[in-house]
Amino acid sequence: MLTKQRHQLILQRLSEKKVVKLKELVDLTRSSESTIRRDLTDLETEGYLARVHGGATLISTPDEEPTFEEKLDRFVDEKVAIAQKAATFIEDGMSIYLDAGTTTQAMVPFLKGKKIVVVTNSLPIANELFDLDIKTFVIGGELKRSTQALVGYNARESMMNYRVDLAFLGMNGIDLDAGYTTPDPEEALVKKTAIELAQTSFVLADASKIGKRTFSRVATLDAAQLITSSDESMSSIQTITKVVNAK
Amino acid sequence: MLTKQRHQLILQRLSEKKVVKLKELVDLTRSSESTIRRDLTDLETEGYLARVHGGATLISTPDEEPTFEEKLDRFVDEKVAIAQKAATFIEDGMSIYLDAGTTTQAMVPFLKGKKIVVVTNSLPIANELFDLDIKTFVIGGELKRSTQALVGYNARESMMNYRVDLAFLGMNGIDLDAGYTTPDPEEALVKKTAIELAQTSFVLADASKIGKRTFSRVATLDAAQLITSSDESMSSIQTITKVVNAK
DNA sequence: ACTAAAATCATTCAAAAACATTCATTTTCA
DNA sequence: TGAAAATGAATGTTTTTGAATGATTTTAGT
Repeated sequence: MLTKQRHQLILQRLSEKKVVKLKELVDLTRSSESTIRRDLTDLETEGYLARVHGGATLISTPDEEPTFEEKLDRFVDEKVAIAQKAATFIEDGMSIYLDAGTTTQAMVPFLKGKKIVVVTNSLPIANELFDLDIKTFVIGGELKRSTQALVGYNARESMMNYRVDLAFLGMNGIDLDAGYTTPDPEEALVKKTAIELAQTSFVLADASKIGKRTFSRVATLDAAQLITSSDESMSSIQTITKVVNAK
Repeated sequence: MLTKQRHQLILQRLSEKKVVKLKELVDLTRSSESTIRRDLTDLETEGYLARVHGGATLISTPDEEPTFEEKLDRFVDEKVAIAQKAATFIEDGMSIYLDAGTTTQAMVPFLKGKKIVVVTNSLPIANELFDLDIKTFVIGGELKRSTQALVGYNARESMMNYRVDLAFLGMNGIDLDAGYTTPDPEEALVKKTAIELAQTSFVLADASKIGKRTFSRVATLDAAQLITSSDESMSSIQTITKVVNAK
Protein backbone atom coordinates (compact mmCIF):
# COMPACT_ATOMS: atom_id res chain seq x y z
CA MET A 1 0.00 0.00 0.00
CA LEU A 2 1.29 3.41 -0.94
CA THR A 3 2.30 5.89 1.70
CA LYS A 4 -0.10 8.47 0.31
CA GLN A 5 -2.99 6.05 0.54
CA ARG A 6 -2.21 5.20 4.13
CA HIS A 7 -2.02 8.84 5.09
CA GLN A 8 -5.35 9.40 3.42
CA LEU A 9 -6.93 6.50 5.25
CA ILE A 10 -5.56 7.62 8.57
CA LEU A 11 -6.82 11.15 8.22
CA GLN A 12 -10.20 9.98 7.05
CA ARG A 13 -10.62 7.63 9.96
CA LEU A 14 -9.45 10.31 12.32
CA SER A 15 -11.88 12.92 11.09
CA GLU A 16 -14.68 10.49 11.71
CA LYS A 17 -13.69 9.19 15.08
CA LYS A 18 -11.77 12.09 16.63
CA VAL A 19 -9.32 9.59 18.11
CA VAL A 20 -7.75 6.46 16.65
CA LYS A 21 -5.68 3.73 18.20
CA LEU A 22 -2.45 2.68 16.63
CA LYS A 23 -3.51 -0.94 16.62
CA GLU A 24 -6.66 0.02 14.79
CA LEU A 25 -4.64 1.59 12.01
CA VAL A 26 -2.35 -1.42 11.81
CA ASP A 27 -5.38 -3.61 11.18
CA LEU A 28 -6.92 -1.13 8.80
CA THR A 29 -3.88 -0.71 6.59
CA ARG A 30 -2.32 -4.11 7.08
CA SER A 31 1.07 -2.59 7.66
CA SER A 32 3.43 -2.83 10.57
CA GLU A 33 3.44 -0.85 13.77
CA SER A 34 6.67 0.82 12.75
CA THR A 35 5.17 2.09 9.56
CA ILE A 36 2.11 3.52 11.24
CA ARG A 37 4.28 5.19 13.82
CA ARG A 38 6.29 6.81 11.06
CA ASP A 39 3.07 7.90 9.36
CA LEU A 40 1.76 9.45 12.53
CA THR A 41 5.03 11.29 13.18
CA ASP A 42 5.00 12.63 9.64
CA LEU A 43 1.38 13.70 9.77
CA GLU A 44 2.02 15.35 13.07
CA THR A 45 4.94 17.43 11.82
CA GLU A 46 2.79 18.38 8.86
CA GLY A 47 0.21 19.59 11.36
CA TYR A 48 -2.61 17.21 10.49
CA LEU A 49 -2.99 15.52 13.85
CA ALA A 50 -1.66 15.22 17.35
CA ARG A 51 -0.05 12.04 18.55
CA VAL A 52 -1.10 10.70 21.91
CA HIS A 53 0.01 7.64 23.77
CA GLY A 54 -1.71 4.75 22.04
CA GLY A 55 -2.66 6.55 18.88
CA ALA A 56 -3.55 9.99 17.63
CA THR A 57 -6.26 12.63 17.93
CA LEU A 58 -7.51 15.53 15.93
CA ILE A 59 -5.52 18.70 16.34
CA SER A 60 -6.91 21.30 18.72
CA THR A 61 -7.96 24.64 17.34
CA PRO A 62 -4.92 26.44 15.96
CA ASP A 63 -5.20 29.73 17.79
CA GLU A 64 -6.04 28.70 21.31
CA GLU A 65 -6.97 25.83 23.50
CA PRO A 66 -10.71 25.40 23.26
CA THR A 67 -12.56 26.07 26.46
CA PHE A 68 -14.23 23.35 28.41
CA GLU A 69 -17.59 24.11 26.90
CA GLU A 70 -16.24 24.19 23.38
CA LYS A 71 -14.56 20.85 23.78
CA LEU A 72 -17.76 19.34 25.02
CA ASP A 73 -19.66 20.85 22.15
CA ARG A 74 -17.36 19.41 19.57
CA PHE A 75 -17.73 16.04 21.16
CA VAL A 76 -21.48 16.33 21.14
CA ASP A 77 -21.88 17.94 17.73
CA GLU A 78 -22.31 14.77 15.77
CA LYS A 79 -24.73 13.28 18.26
CA VAL A 80 -26.90 16.37 18.18
CA ALA A 81 -27.03 16.42 14.40
CA ILE A 82 -28.12 12.81 14.38
CA ALA A 83 -30.64 13.41 17.14
CA GLN A 84 -32.15 16.37 15.35
CA LYS A 85 -32.49 14.40 12.16
CA ALA A 86 -34.12 11.56 14.03
CA ALA A 87 -36.62 13.89 15.65
CA THR A 88 -37.92 14.97 12.24
CA PHE A 89 -39.59 11.59 11.86
CA ILE A 90 -41.83 12.25 14.84
CA GLU A 91 -45.26 13.69 14.20
CA ASP A 92 -47.96 14.86 16.55
CA GLY A 93 -50.12 12.07 17.84
CA MET A 94 -47.42 9.45 17.66
CA SER A 95 -46.13 7.30 20.46
CA ILE A 96 -42.41 6.65 20.48
CA TYR A 97 -39.85 4.62 22.39
CA LEU A 98 -36.60 6.27 23.46
CA ASP A 99 -33.79 3.90 24.33
CA ALA A 100 -31.22 4.83 26.97
CA GLY A 101 -28.07 6.47 25.62
CA THR A 102 -26.49 9.84 25.06
CA THR A 103 -27.49 10.07 21.41
CA THR A 104 -31.12 9.28 22.04
CA GLN A 105 -31.09 11.59 25.02
CA ALA A 106 -29.94 14.36 22.70
CA MET A 107 -33.30 14.00 20.95
CA VAL A 108 -35.26 15.18 23.94
CA PRO A 109 -34.84 18.93 23.41
CA PHE A 110 -36.19 18.50 19.89
CA LEU A 111 -39.38 16.97 21.25
CA LYS A 112 -40.41 20.14 23.00
CA GLY A 113 -43.97 21.10 22.22
CA LYS A 114 -44.76 17.95 20.29
CA LYS A 115 -48.01 16.24 21.20
CA ILE A 116 -46.66 12.77 21.67
CA VAL A 117 -46.38 9.95 24.16
CA VAL A 118 -42.95 8.69 25.04
CA VAL A 119 -41.94 5.32 26.47
CA THR A 120 -38.39 5.02 27.77
CA ASN A 121 -36.10 2.82 29.84
CA SER A 122 -33.76 5.66 30.76
CA LEU A 123 -33.96 7.53 34.04
CA PRO A 124 -32.11 10.61 32.76
CA ILE A 125 -34.40 10.81 29.74
CA ALA A 126 -37.48 10.42 31.93
CA ASN A 127 -36.27 13.27 34.07
CA GLU A 128 -35.74 15.52 31.07
CA LEU A 129 -39.11 14.64 29.60
CA PHE A 130 -40.67 15.42 32.93
CA ASP A 131 -39.32 18.94 32.68
CA LEU A 132 -40.67 19.29 29.14
CA ASP A 133 -44.16 18.31 30.23
CA ILE A 134 -44.39 15.41 27.81
CA LYS A 135 -46.57 12.42 28.59
CA THR A 136 -44.10 9.78 29.63
CA PHE A 137 -44.18 6.10 30.44
CA VAL A 138 -41.20 4.46 32.07
CA ILE A 139 -40.75 0.72 31.69
CA GLY A 140 -39.90 -1.33 34.76
CA GLY A 141 -36.73 -3.27 35.37
CA GLU A 142 -33.44 -3.37 37.14
CA LEU A 143 -31.50 -0.14 37.35
CA LYS A 144 -28.15 -0.68 35.69
CA ARG A 145 -25.25 1.13 37.28
CA SER A 146 -23.22 2.39 34.39
CA THR A 147 -25.98 3.72 32.16
CA GLN A 148 -28.89 4.44 34.50
CA ALA A 149 -31.03 2.35 32.23
CA LEU A 150 -33.69 -0.16 33.18
CA VAL A 151 -32.81 -3.56 31.79
CA GLY A 152 -33.33 -7.27 32.12
CA TYR A 153 -36.19 -9.70 32.04
CA ASN A 154 -38.58 -7.50 33.98
CA ALA A 155 -37.92 -4.66 31.61
CA ARG A 156 -38.92 -6.84 28.70
CA GLU A 157 -42.06 -7.95 30.51
CA SER A 158 -42.97 -4.39 31.26
CA MET A 159 -42.36 -3.24 27.71
CA MET A 160 -44.77 -5.76 26.32
CA ASN A 161 -47.59 -3.56 27.63
CA TYR A 162 -46.84 -0.88 25.10
CA ARG A 163 -47.07 -0.47 21.38
CA VAL A 164 -45.29 2.43 19.77
CA ASP A 165 -45.15 3.89 16.31
CA LEU A 166 -41.44 4.60 16.30
CA ALA A 167 -38.52 3.30 18.34
CA PHE A 168 -35.20 5.13 18.55
CA LEU A 169 -32.26 3.05 19.74
CA GLY A 170 -28.64 3.65 20.55
CA MET A 171 -26.23 0.98 19.43
CA ASN A 172 -22.58 0.17 20.01
CA GLY A 173 -21.82 -1.87 16.94
CA ILE A 174 -23.11 -1.79 13.39
CA ASP A 175 -21.51 -4.35 11.15
CA LEU A 176 -22.44 -5.85 7.80
CA ASP A 177 -22.07 -9.42 9.03
CA ALA A 178 -22.77 -9.11 12.76
CA GLY A 179 -25.69 -6.70 12.37
CA TYR A 180 -26.61 -4.48 15.32
CA THR A 181 -24.71 -5.38 18.48
CA THR A 182 -24.27 -4.03 22.02
CA PRO A 183 -21.99 -5.19 24.84
CA ASP A 184 -24.51 -6.03 27.56
CA PRO A 185 -26.86 -8.98 26.93
CA GLU A 186 -29.51 -7.51 29.19
CA GLU A 187 -29.51 -4.27 27.27
CA ALA A 188 -29.58 -6.22 24.06
CA LEU A 189 -32.75 -7.93 25.22
CA VAL A 190 -34.40 -4.59 25.85
CA LYS A 191 -33.40 -3.21 22.48
CA LYS A 192 -34.58 -6.36 20.75
CA THR A 193 -37.94 -6.07 22.44
CA ALA A 194 -38.24 -2.43 21.49
CA ILE A 195 -37.77 -3.34 17.85
CA GLU A 196 -40.47 -5.98 18.18
CA LEU A 197 -43.08 -3.68 19.58
CA ALA A 198 -42.39 -0.71 17.33
CA GLN A 199 -43.92 -0.29 13.93
CA THR A 200 -40.75 1.32 12.64
CA SER A 201 -37.35 1.28 14.36
CA PHE A 202 -34.38 3.60 14.00
CA VAL A 203 -30.83 3.08 15.17
CA LEU A 204 -28.90 6.25 15.97
CA ALA A 205 -25.14 5.91 15.70
CA ASP A 206 -22.21 8.17 15.09
CA ALA A 207 -19.42 7.14 12.77
CA SER A 208 -17.38 5.46 15.47
CA LYS A 209 -19.89 2.63 15.73
CA ILE A 210 -19.88 1.68 12.07
CA GLY A 211 -17.97 -1.48 11.34
CA LYS A 212 -17.72 -2.32 15.02
CA ARG A 213 -19.07 -5.50 16.51
CA THR A 214 -19.66 -6.14 20.19
CA PHE A 215 -20.79 -9.12 22.21
CA SER A 216 -24.55 -9.28 22.10
CA ARG A 217 -26.56 -9.49 18.93
CA VAL A 218 -29.61 -7.25 18.88
CA ALA A 219 -30.95 -7.65 15.38
CA THR A 220 -30.06 -7.89 11.74
CA LEU A 221 -29.40 -4.66 9.92
CA ASP A 222 -32.71 -4.76 8.09
CA ALA A 223 -34.66 -4.68 11.36
CA ALA A 224 -34.12 -0.95 11.77
CA GLN A 225 -33.25 2.07 9.70
CA LEU A 226 -29.88 3.60 10.45
CA ILE A 227 -29.46 7.29 11.16
CA THR A 228 -25.84 8.32 11.07
CA SER A 229 -23.50 11.00 9.83
CA SER A 230 -20.88 8.65 8.51
CA ASP A 231 -20.27 8.19 4.81
CA GLU A 232 -18.07 5.22 5.36
CA SER A 233 -19.61 1.93 4.35
CA MET A 234 -22.93 3.72 3.93
CA SER A 235 -23.20 2.29 0.46
CA SER A 236 -22.73 -1.29 1.59
CA ILE A 237 -25.15 -1.00 4.48
CA GLN A 238 -27.64 0.66 2.20
CA THR A 239 -28.03 -2.57 0.30
CA ILE A 240 -29.51 -4.11 3.46
CA THR A 241 -31.44 -1.36 5.18
CA LYS A 242 -32.42 2.25 4.74
CA VAL A 243 -29.73 4.67 5.84
CA VAL A 244 -30.44 8.28 6.72
CA ASN A 245 -27.61 10.76 6.55
CA ALA A 246 -27.78 13.33 9.32
CA LYS A 247 -25.50 15.83 7.66
CA MET B 1 -9.40 2.68 26.07
CA LEU B 2 -7.31 5.74 25.28
CA THR B 3 -6.65 8.35 27.92
CA LYS B 4 -8.24 11.02 25.73
CA GLN B 5 -11.40 9.00 25.43
CA ARG B 6 -11.64 8.46 29.15
CA HIS B 7 -11.19 12.15 29.77
CA GLN B 8 -13.95 12.97 27.33
CA LEU B 9 -16.27 10.44 28.90
CA ILE B 10 -15.60 11.82 32.33
CA LEU B 11 -16.23 15.40 31.28
CA GLN B 12 -19.35 14.41 29.44
CA ARG B 13 -20.79 12.56 32.41
CA LEU B 14 -19.83 15.42 34.63
CA SER B 15 -21.60 17.99 32.52
CA GLU B 16 -24.72 15.86 32.69
CA LYS B 17 -24.75 15.07 36.36
CA LYS B 18 -22.86 18.01 37.91
CA VAL B 19 -21.14 15.59 40.27
CA VAL B 20 -19.72 12.14 39.61
CA LYS B 21 -18.52 9.46 41.94
CA LEU B 22 -15.26 7.73 41.40
CA LYS B 23 -16.93 4.34 41.52
CA GLU B 24 -19.36 5.41 38.85
CA LEU B 25 -16.52 6.32 36.51
CA VAL B 26 -14.79 3.03 37.20
CA ASP B 27 -17.94 1.24 36.07
CA LEU B 28 -18.42 3.52 33.13
CA THR B 29 -14.91 3.28 31.72
CA ARG B 30 -14.08 -0.21 32.91
CA SER B 31 -10.71 0.90 34.16
CA SER B 32 -9.19 0.78 37.61
CA GLU B 33 -9.61 3.16 40.50
CA SER B 34 -6.01 4.21 40.18
CA THR B 35 -6.46 5.20 36.59
CA ILE B 36 -9.56 7.23 37.28
CA ARG B 37 -7.84 8.97 40.16
CA ARG B 38 -5.00 9.89 37.85
CA ASP B 39 -7.47 11.13 35.26
CA LEU B 40 -9.23 13.28 37.81
CA THR B 41 -5.99 14.81 39.06
CA ASP B 42 -4.96 15.56 35.50
CA LEU B 43 -8.29 17.11 34.58
CA GLU B 44 -8.20 19.12 37.75
CA THR B 45 -4.79 20.61 37.04
CA GLU B 46 -6.04 21.39 33.56
CA GLY B 47 -8.88 23.27 35.20
CA TYR B 48 -11.77 21.19 33.91
CA LEU B 49 -13.15 20.02 37.23
CA ALA B 50 -12.69 20.05 40.95
CA ARG B 51 -11.91 16.91 42.84
CA VAL B 52 -13.92 16.24 45.94
CA HIS B 53 -13.83 13.38 48.36
CA GLY B 54 -15.45 10.47 46.58
CA GLY B 55 -15.33 11.87 43.08
CA ALA B 56 -15.37 15.18 41.24
CA THR B 57 -17.66 18.12 40.58
CA LEU B 58 -18.07 20.86 38.04
CA ILE B 59 -15.86 23.83 38.72
CA SER B 60 -18.57 26.46 39.11
CA THR B 61 -21.50 24.84 40.77
CA PRO B 62 -23.64 27.45 42.41
CA ASP B 63 -24.84 25.38 45.34
CA GLU B 64 -28.56 25.14 45.28
CA GLU B 65 -30.51 26.66 48.03
CA PRO B 66 -32.99 24.32 49.57
CA THR B 67 -36.11 24.88 47.53
CA PHE B 68 -38.90 27.07 48.68
CA GLU B 69 -41.03 24.07 49.34
CA GLU B 70 -38.42 22.28 51.36
CA LYS B 71 -37.85 25.30 53.52
CA LEU B 72 -41.52 25.79 54.02
CA ASP B 73 -42.12 22.28 55.17
CA ARG B 74 -42.54 22.45 58.91
CA PHE B 75 -42.72 18.73 59.17
CA VAL B 76 -39.28 18.04 57.79
CA ASP B 77 -37.81 17.00 61.12
CA GLU B 78 -40.78 14.83 61.81
CA LYS B 79 -40.49 13.16 58.43
CA VAL B 80 -36.88 12.29 59.05
CA ALA B 81 -37.66 10.86 62.46
CA ILE B 82 -40.41 8.71 60.99
CA ALA B 83 -38.20 7.62 58.11
CA GLN B 84 -35.41 6.63 60.46
CA LYS B 85 -37.76 4.62 62.59
CA ALA B 86 -39.16 2.89 59.53
CA ALA B 87 -35.69 1.96 58.34
CA THR B 88 -35.03 0.01 61.52
CA PHE B 89 -37.42 -2.67 60.33
CA ILE B 90 -35.19 -3.42 57.36
CA GLU B 91 -32.63 -6.20 57.71
CA ASP B 92 -29.93 -7.44 55.39
CA GLY B 93 -31.19 -9.82 52.75
CA MET B 94 -34.64 -8.31 52.59
CA SER B 95 -36.40 -6.91 49.58
CA ILE B 96 -38.49 -3.82 50.16
CA TYR B 97 -40.85 -1.57 48.28
CA LEU B 98 -40.50 2.18 48.60
CA ASP B 99 -43.51 4.20 47.58
CA ALA B 100 -43.09 7.66 46.08
CA GLY B 101 -43.30 10.51 48.56
CA THR B 102 -41.15 12.82 50.60
CA THR B 103 -41.39 10.76 53.78
CA THR B 104 -40.44 7.50 52.14
CA GLN B 105 -37.69 9.30 50.24
CA ALA B 106 -36.30 10.42 53.57
CA MET B 107 -35.68 6.75 54.33
CA VAL B 108 -33.10 6.40 51.58
CA PRO B 109 -30.10 7.80 53.50
CA PHE B 110 -30.80 5.27 56.24
CA LEU B 111 -30.49 2.42 53.74
CA LYS B 112 -26.86 3.11 53.04
CA GLY B 113 -24.73 0.02 53.29
CA LYS B 114 -27.64 -2.35 53.78
CA LYS B 115 -27.57 -5.46 51.63
CA ILE B 116 -31.07 -5.22 50.28
CA VAL B 117 -33.03 -5.05 47.07
CA VAL B 118 -35.35 -2.10 46.60
CA VAL B 119 -38.36 -1.83 44.34
CA THR B 120 -39.76 1.65 43.83
CA ASN B 121 -42.14 3.65 41.69
CA SER B 122 -40.38 6.94 42.36
CA LEU B 123 -37.84 8.46 40.00
CA PRO B 124 -36.21 10.66 42.64
CA ILE B 125 -35.82 7.70 44.97
CA ALA B 126 -34.35 5.60 42.17
CA ASN B 127 -31.83 8.33 41.51
CA GLU B 128 -30.81 8.50 45.13
CA LEU B 129 -30.52 4.74 45.38
CA PHE B 130 -28.35 4.78 42.30
CA ASP B 131 -25.89 7.00 44.10
CA LEU B 132 -25.93 4.72 47.12
CA ASP B 133 -25.07 1.70 45.02
CA ILE B 134 -28.12 -0.28 46.12
CA LYS B 135 -29.66 -2.90 43.84
CA THR B 136 -32.75 -1.20 42.53
CA PHE B 137 -35.74 -2.18 40.47
CA VAL B 138 -38.03 0.46 39.08
CA ILE B 139 -41.57 -0.49 38.21
CA GLY B 140 -42.99 0.66 34.92
CA GLY B 141 -45.86 3.01 34.41
CA GLU B 142 -46.91 6.49 33.53
CA LEU B 143 -44.81 9.30 34.90
CA LYS B 144 -47.09 11.46 36.97
CA ARG B 145 -46.32 15.12 36.78
CA SER B 146 -46.71 16.32 40.31
CA THR B 147 -44.83 13.61 42.15
CA GLN B 148 -42.49 12.04 39.57
CA ALA B 149 -44.04 8.73 40.49
CA LEU B 150 -44.92 5.90 38.15
CA VAL B 151 -48.59 5.11 38.40
CA GLY B 152 -51.57 3.63 36.67
CA TYR B 153 -52.55 0.28 35.26
CA ASN B 154 -49.17 -0.46 33.75
CA ALA B 155 -47.51 0.23 37.05
CA ARG B 156 -49.73 -2.33 38.70
CA GLU B 157 -48.95 -4.85 35.99
CA SER B 158 -45.27 -4.26 36.35
CA MET B 159 -45.37 -4.54 40.11
CA MET B 160 -46.91 -7.97 39.95
CA ASN B 161 -43.51 -9.29 38.90
CA TYR B 162 -42.07 -8.63 42.32
CA ARG B 163 -42.58 -9.94 45.82
CA VAL B 164 -41.16 -7.96 48.69
CA ASP B 165 -40.77 -8.53 52.38
CA LEU B 166 -41.70 -5.03 53.44
CA ALA B 167 -43.54 -2.17 51.78
CA PHE B 168 -43.27 1.44 52.96
CA LEU B 169 -46.00 3.75 51.78
CA GLY B 170 -46.74 7.41 52.05
CA MET B 171 -50.35 8.33 52.65
CA ASN B 172 -52.42 11.49 52.63
CA GLY B 173 -55.27 10.49 54.88
CA ILE B 174 -55.55 8.20 57.88
CA ASP B 175 -58.99 8.04 59.34
CA LEU B 176 -60.75 5.65 61.65
CA ASP B 177 -63.73 5.26 59.37
CA ALA B 178 -62.27 5.96 55.92
CA GLY B 179 -59.07 3.99 56.49
CA TYR B 180 -56.01 4.85 54.37
CA THR B 181 -56.81 7.32 51.59
CA THR B 182 -54.94 9.31 48.95
CA PRO B 183 -56.22 11.91 46.45
CA ASP B 184 -55.24 10.28 43.16
CA PRO B 185 -57.05 7.07 42.19
CA GLU B 186 -54.11 5.93 40.07
CA GLU B 187 -51.73 6.30 42.98
CA ALA B 188 -54.19 4.54 45.19
CA LEU B 189 -54.12 1.60 42.84
CA VAL B 190 -50.35 1.41 43.08
CA LYS B 191 -50.37 1.61 46.87
CA LYS B 192 -53.05 -1.02 47.07
CA THR B 193 -51.01 -3.33 44.88
CA ALA B 194 -47.92 -2.74 46.97
CA ILE B 195 -49.78 -3.83 50.07
CA GLU B 196 -50.91 -6.96 48.24
CA LEU B 197 -47.47 -8.06 47.20
CA ALA B 198 -45.70 -7.26 50.46
CA GLN B 199 -45.54 -9.60 53.38
CA THR B 200 -45.73 -6.69 55.79
CA SER B 201 -46.74 -3.12 54.97
CA PHE B 202 -46.04 0.13 56.74
CA VAL B 203 -47.66 3.49 56.27
CA LEU B 204 -45.48 6.49 57.07
CA ALA B 205 -47.40 9.62 58.01
CA ASP B 206 -46.73 12.74 59.99
CA ALA B 207 -49.27 14.16 62.39
CA SER B 208 -50.93 16.34 59.75
CA LYS B 209 -52.39 13.30 58.00
CA ILE B 210 -54.10 11.76 60.99
CA GLY B 211 -57.85 12.17 60.97
CA LYS B 212 -57.81 13.37 57.35
CA ARG B 213 -59.69 11.65 54.59
CA THR B 214 -59.14 12.14 50.86
CA PHE B 215 -60.81 10.84 47.73
CA SER B 216 -59.44 7.40 46.97
CA ARG B 217 -59.58 4.52 49.35
CA VAL B 218 -56.37 2.49 49.52
CA ALA B 219 -57.03 0.01 52.28
CA THR B 220 -58.48 -0.45 55.69
CA LEU B 221 -56.33 0.54 58.61
CA ASP B 222 -55.52 -3.04 59.54
CA ALA B 223 -53.84 -3.68 56.20
CA ALA B 224 -50.69 -1.87 57.23
CA GLN B 225 -48.87 -0.82 60.35
CA LEU B 226 -48.73 2.91 60.94
CA ILE B 227 -45.49 4.68 61.69
CA THR B 228 -46.07 8.18 62.94
CA SER B 229 -44.96 10.63 65.54
CA SER B 230 -48.37 11.86 66.47
CA ASP B 231 -49.89 11.05 69.80
CA GLU B 232 -53.23 12.32 68.69
CA SER B 233 -55.81 9.62 68.18
CA MET B 234 -53.06 7.06 68.44
CA SER B 235 -55.01 5.25 71.04
CA SER B 236 -58.09 4.83 68.89
CA ILE B 237 -56.17 3.71 65.83
CA GLN B 238 -54.26 1.25 67.95
CA THR B 239 -57.41 -0.70 68.45
CA ILE B 240 -57.38 -1.49 64.75
CA THR B 241 -53.74 -1.80 63.70
CA LYS B 242 -50.29 -1.67 65.15
CA VAL B 243 -48.95 1.86 65.56
CA VAL B 244 -45.26 2.64 65.87
CA ASN B 245 -44.28 5.87 67.52
CA ALA B 246 -41.26 7.45 65.85
CA LYS B 247 -40.37 9.71 68.71
C1' DA C 1 -17.94 15.21 71.71
C1' DC C 2 -15.29 11.31 71.18
C1' DT C 3 -13.76 6.80 69.36
C1' DA C 4 -14.03 2.90 66.19
C1' DA C 5 -15.06 1.38 61.74
C1' DA C 6 -15.49 2.20 56.99
C1' DA C 7 -14.51 4.56 52.95
C1' DT C 8 -11.54 7.15 50.26
C1' DC C 9 -7.11 8.75 49.33
C1' DA C 10 -1.92 9.25 47.96
C1' DT C 11 2.04 6.67 47.13
C1' DT C 12 4.71 3.02 45.64
C1' DC C 13 5.87 -0.87 42.80
C1' DA C 14 5.88 -4.35 39.24
C1' DA C 15 3.84 -5.84 34.97
C1' DA C 16 2.13 -4.65 30.62
C1' DA C 17 1.67 -1.70 26.80
C1' DA C 18 3.43 1.59 23.85
C1' DC C 19 7.44 3.95 22.47
C1' DA C 20 11.92 5.49 19.83
C1' DT C 21 15.83 3.72 17.76
C1' DT C 22 18.55 0.81 15.14
C1' DC C 23 19.49 -2.30 11.50
C1' DA C 24 18.89 -5.69 7.95
C1' DT C 25 15.89 -6.55 4.14
C1' DT C 26 12.89 -5.31 0.47
C1' DT C 27 11.06 -2.14 -2.81
C1' DT C 28 11.34 1.68 -5.96
C1' DC C 29 13.04 4.15 -9.62
C1' DA C 30 16.63 6.29 -12.23
C1' DT D 1 22.23 -2.54 -11.76
C1' DG D 2 22.70 0.31 -7.81
C1' DA D 3 21.48 3.98 -4.66
C1' DA D 4 17.78 5.90 -2.10
C1' DA D 5 13.59 5.15 0.19
C1' DA D 6 10.51 2.37 2.65
C1' DT D 7 9.52 -1.43 5.45
C1' DG D 8 9.36 -4.74 9.34
C1' DA D 9 11.72 -6.95 13.03
C1' DA D 10 14.60 -6.51 17.17
C1' DT D 11 16.16 -3.95 20.94
C1' DG D 12 16.08 -1.40 25.08
C1' DT D 13 13.53 2.69 27.10
C1' DT D 14 9.51 5.18 28.63
C1' DT D 15 4.69 5.49 29.75
C1' DT D 16 0.62 3.66 31.44
C1' DT D 17 -1.78 0.67 34.26
C1' DG D 18 -3.68 -1.97 38.24
C1' DA D 19 -2.79 -3.78 42.69
C1' DA D 20 -0.92 -3.21 47.38
C1' DT D 21 0.12 -0.54 51.23
C1' DG D 22 -0.54 2.59 54.69
C1' DA D 23 -2.30 7.40 55.60
C1' DT D 24 -6.27 10.34 55.79
C1' DT D 25 -10.97 11.55 55.78
C1' DT D 26 -15.72 10.51 56.54
C1' DT D 27 -19.27 8.11 58.87
C1' DA D 28 -21.51 5.70 62.70
C1' DG D 29 -22.18 4.66 67.36
C1' DT D 30 -21.82 5.68 72.04
